[in-house]
Parts: sequence; C-alpha cells; structure tokens
Amino acid sequence: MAPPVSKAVRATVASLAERAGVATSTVSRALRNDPRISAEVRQRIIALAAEVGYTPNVLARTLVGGNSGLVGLVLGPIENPFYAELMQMVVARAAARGWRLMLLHAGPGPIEEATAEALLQYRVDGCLITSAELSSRAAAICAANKVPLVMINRVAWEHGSAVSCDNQAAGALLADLLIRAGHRRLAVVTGFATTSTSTERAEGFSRRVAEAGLPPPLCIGGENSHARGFAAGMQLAALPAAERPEAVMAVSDILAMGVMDALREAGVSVPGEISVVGVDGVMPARRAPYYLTTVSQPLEAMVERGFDLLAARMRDEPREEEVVLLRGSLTIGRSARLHPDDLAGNGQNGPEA
Amino acid sequence: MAPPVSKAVRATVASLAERAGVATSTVSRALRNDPRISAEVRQRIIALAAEVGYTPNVLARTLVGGNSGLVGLVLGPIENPFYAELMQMVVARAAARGWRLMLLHAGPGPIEEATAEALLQYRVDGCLITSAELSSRAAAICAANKVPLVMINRVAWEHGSAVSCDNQAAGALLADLLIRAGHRRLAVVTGFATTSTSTERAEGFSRRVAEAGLPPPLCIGGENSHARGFAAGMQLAALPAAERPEAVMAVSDILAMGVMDALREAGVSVPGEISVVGVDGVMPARRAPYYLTTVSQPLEAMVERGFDLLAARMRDEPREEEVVLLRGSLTIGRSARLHPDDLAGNGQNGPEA
DNA sequence: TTGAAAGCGCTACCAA
DNA sequence: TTGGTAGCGCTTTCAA
Repeated sequence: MAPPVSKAVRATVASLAERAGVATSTVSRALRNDPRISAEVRQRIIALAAEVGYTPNVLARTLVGGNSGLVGLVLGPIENPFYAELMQMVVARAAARGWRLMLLHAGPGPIEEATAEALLQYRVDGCLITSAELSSRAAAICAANKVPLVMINRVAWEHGSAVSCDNQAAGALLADLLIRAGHRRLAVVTGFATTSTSTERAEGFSRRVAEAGLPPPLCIGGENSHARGFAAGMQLAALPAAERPEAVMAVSDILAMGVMDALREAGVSVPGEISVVGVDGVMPARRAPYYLTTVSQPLEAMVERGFDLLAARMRDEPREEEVVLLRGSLTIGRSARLHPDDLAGNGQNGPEA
Repeated sequence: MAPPVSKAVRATVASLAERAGVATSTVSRALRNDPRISAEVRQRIIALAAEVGYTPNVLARTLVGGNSGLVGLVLGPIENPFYAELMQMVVARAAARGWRLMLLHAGPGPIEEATAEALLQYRVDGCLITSAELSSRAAAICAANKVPLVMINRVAWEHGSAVSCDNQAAGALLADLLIRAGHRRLAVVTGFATTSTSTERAEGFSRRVAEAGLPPPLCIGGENSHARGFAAGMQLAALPAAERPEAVMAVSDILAMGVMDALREAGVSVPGEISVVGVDGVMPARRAPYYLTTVSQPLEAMVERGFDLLAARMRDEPREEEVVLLRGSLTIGRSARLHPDDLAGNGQNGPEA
C-alpha cells in the first residue's frame, strides 16, 4: 500500500488520460458509459480509475453546466419529533435517488437571508421546505433564479409546489370518531394560526362538529409545542367538570402529548374523564404513556411525492405548480373512549403494537 | 431539440467586469475587499454587483483551490432526541461560522460507501460525526484524502479528533448522588456495548458503587432505545420487591424514559418505590411526566469545541489528534429520591422550571 | 470510435 | 492600483 503523502493529490481525468494514453474526452466519456466508446477502452479506463481511487469532482462537472446533485433542505423546529422523523425519511429517500442534501436551516424562526444565498452560491438544483418561515425575500430569490421549490407539510404560496396531508379530512375523520363515540362537548387545541396544517385540521374538525349539530368546540392553544399543549391541558383541567370538554383534538401529536401530560398531572384521567386525539403519528406518541389515537401522516409517500415534484421541476417540465394532497391513516390507540366498532382501526398504538 | 427553458442568466465576474469597464481580476479583488483596490473602483463594483443581484459561484471558487465551505454531517438515529437537539445546535453554530452543512446520514446503521464518496466529490472541507457507525472503509477514504474528521459524543478511533462529555464522571456523579440518598441495591440500564458513551457511563457508575462497598449493580439493557428501556423497566417491575433495585441509572435519557414508562405502567411508583436517573439532558425528559434527574451534556460547548477542532485541522495545523472532554452538569428533577442536601442542584427539571 | 480545443466562473500570478 | 492570462477539472462541440 502506497503511503499517502501530504496533500493527497487526487486523480483527475487528465491524469487518467495520460496514464491510459488517451484524450481527456475519452476518459470522460468512458467513465460515464457513453455508448460510443469501445468496450475495450472503457474497461481499461474504468479499471485504471478504480486502481488509483479516482473520484470525479462534482464541482467541476457542475461548473460546465451539469446539475449539482444538491438539494437544499429547510426544517422546522426539531423539538417536534415530526420534523425529526421527516428529516430521517428525507435523508433516506434522497440517498436512494443519489441526491445530496444541503441542510440550510433547522429550528424555529425564519431562515436567514445569508443562508438562502447558499442556494445560489452552490447551484443547488432544488429545495425542499418543511417550514413556512422561508422569508418571502428568500422565496423571491429562489423564484428569480429559477430554483425549484417544493414544500412538504405546508400548502404552497406564490412560488413552488407542495405536498401535504389532507388536513381537513384528518380533522373531519377525528371529529366523526369522537362524535360517534358519544362525545358532545368538544375542544380543539390549535397551533400557530399562521400555519396551514393547524388551521386546516381545526377547520375540518369544527365543520364536522357543526354538521352534527353540536355546539362549536372550545378553541385554545396558539403555538405548536409541548409546553403550549401542557398549558392547554391545565386550562381544561381547571374547568368545572360540568363544563369540561369530554373530548379534545389537538392539531398535532406534540400538542396532544402536552395536553395528556397536563391532564394526568392535574389528576384528570385520560381517557377515563376526557378523550384526547392528535394528528401526525410520531413515534413517541405511539408509546407509553400516551398510546395516542391519531391520524398518521404518510411520511414516506409524502417525501417521495415531494421528490417527484422536485425532479419534474428540475427537468423543466412545463407542468403547473401543483399541490398534492395525501390521505392520512387512522391509528387507534388508547387515549380516547371510542365506539366499539371503531376499536378495530388500521394502525394500533398500544403496548402490543 | 426542444428549446430549453432559459435558466436565469446569472451575473458573473466577467459580466460585471464588462459593464464596469474593468478587468475580471479587478472585479474579483474588489468583491473580496482586496486592500489594493482603490476605494472608488471598489464602491462602483460593489454597487453594480448589488444592482444586478450578483452571487458568487462557490463551485468555481472552490475549483481554483479555495475551500468549499462545506462540512459533512453524520447523525445517529433521530428517534433519540439527543441527536435532534445536537443537530439543531450544529446547524446554528455552522451558520454562525459561515459554513454549510452537507447532511450525509441520519438514522441507525452504518453510512453507505456511496454516501462517504460525496465527501470527496464535493470537496468537503471536513466532517462532523456523531455516530460510531462510520464504516472503517469510509473512515479510510477520509484518512487517505485528508478530510479532517471530528467526532462529537464519541471518542475517536484511529483517525480524527473528538469531543465528548466526560462520561465516566457523569456515571460517578450519579452513583454518588444515589448512594448519598441511601440507595443500596442499584442497577444500570445500558445501551449498545460497542458505544463508548454507554460503556463509560456504566463504568463510572459501577466503579463508584464498588468504592462505596456496595454489591455490584444489576446490569440490563443492551440497546439505546425507548423500547429497550421499557423492556428493562418491565424486567425490574417483575422482580420481587425484596430483590428489586432501589435506584437505577440509565445510560441515556431515552432509556430512562422507557424505564420510567414501564415501571409506572406496571404500577411501580417512580420515585416512590424506585429512583431513576439518566444522562443527556434532552428536552422531553425535562417535562412531564418525567422531570428526570440527569446529567446534562453541554451541547453548545461540545459543538463549538468540535468546530474549533475542525477549523484547526482544516488549517493544517500540526496539532495532535486530540480528545476534548467536557464536563456535564447535574440537573435535578423529581425522578429520584435524593438526600435533602442534593435537592438544590444546578439545573431544575420540574414543572416550575 | 477517438482527439483537440473551447470554455464554465473564478482566482492567482506576473506585468505594467 | 490595475490588466492580462493561465489554469482548476470537467464536459462538449467539431473534426478526424
């Protein structure tokens, strides 16, 4: 084994061409399986490349006009396990497609302008966004420079496509479930009023409640965090038993977990005295002590469709900016008293699951 | 061929030079504040660049020999909130240093070789690793190509530097705490036997127990997950009360949470009948229903020191590969019965915190 | 089927 | 203080 000395001098098409006694263009073609290279020469060059451990310089390749293979990724606050799980899925599927991820942002708050610049500086092929807080200025930068944008778990605004769960349907599904179980006094714990996921889920829920002729649900919350869910739970627990809702839908699992933690800490039994359901289907909510009944988002499908949209727009396909809505699936847990017929749901959140 | 939709034609040093009536080299220097450019010309060029929305092409800049500004990031399984929190910190600190992150891996299992190749293909300046499972082949690739490697939360092996919490000390600290509280029968719930974090914490704990003349702690576990912690908790709950440990240290918070969930589900009170402590200091463990007593890792300091090490090695400073050990801080919660003197700890994990 | 040469956008070196 | 020019590593005409 040859001991590598100082700055590892990496092989290039030129060095390979020289050693193989051919032109650089021949090396370039052979390495990318261009059909008009004789099998003999191709084999020789490929073998040589492997021997010297040649790695193509993607930067140079991109410079001459190719794709960078880079996809920007903007994540929301990771306190919410949903984003963590989404990220993991994105990483897995990106690798499967041979795309590399540039992690631009993770956390609360808007993405800085300097960060958005990176999209251009590195000639990123496209960008995946899971937080609404890409500043409009940053969005404008992308639009002006034709960087395809796809949002996951958010409906798109001016520019870009989006894939999202059918949040209205999810809210309606849960409303039906709770109403069928006989619950009459209902409540909704909401997230940020500015995010489509929160408002749509609440809307779908409330509409169904209205259609059932029940009084409108009590609405509390206003932020998508465990802490806010906890506060909401305490609020509910403080209500006189006669006024307290019999069932509550939190617009996200993290909120639902907070609600459950607060209720139980306050001595209110879940689901004994109050039923709690959520939306998202995150891992921690599947386990003790929650065993949450929820609508699980089809994470893998969402990410795949998001990448499909991105790929289409990267190919400059003249398709409309589109919004793909995927249906979530009901996961029955033990956090809500349900109608016996509903206890045999698709997914199960319980100790045996 | 179909006419390709015009990609936005971006400004370049050449186009700026032409419009400004100067040479490209002058533009290049002006834009990077080279001192030997007259203020007048510099201003004019900078204004022009701003006017046309010029963005430098980092790829080209890197090609001529500069740094890519790219740092590779390898994460462990995100089921564990510790990795999610670590990631968020890494993103924040990287942005502050003007570095871009290339997210190579997130999840369990080893990093694929194809992924490791990206480090070379994109001329990444360095790589941050938080999972031990960078395959040795991938590590060899980095070593051979002089890509600086820094591990966080793991001790380094052959190649690269590392920054980690003083895990032995953390284990010892918790042992002292529990022993001082009067606990005599102790247990340890371990993670993977192959990760330094798990073994070191268990070692530090066990050594202190031995020094106190107590019988060696019961050891169960073997995997760093909530599920395994839950299983361990069930095992403990099934023990006859006379044999059951009075206190248990889990080597991570996620394990501790699993243990607590299982014990409580089995009707064993925590901390009433058994005390539980963990290590890491993750967010969810700070909240209801855990309020975990734990040793919190100094996340920000760890990331900062990790970046410092990376920066030093990127500058080719001839320093030794080093291991930086940072001390964690005790966070007192309500998951363990403690000596009254210890209840006034540094951090607090409680509803009022 | 292969080669020669012209760049991609940028920086660095050497002159002026 | 500025300009010209030679590449960085790669792909891609255009010729042979």
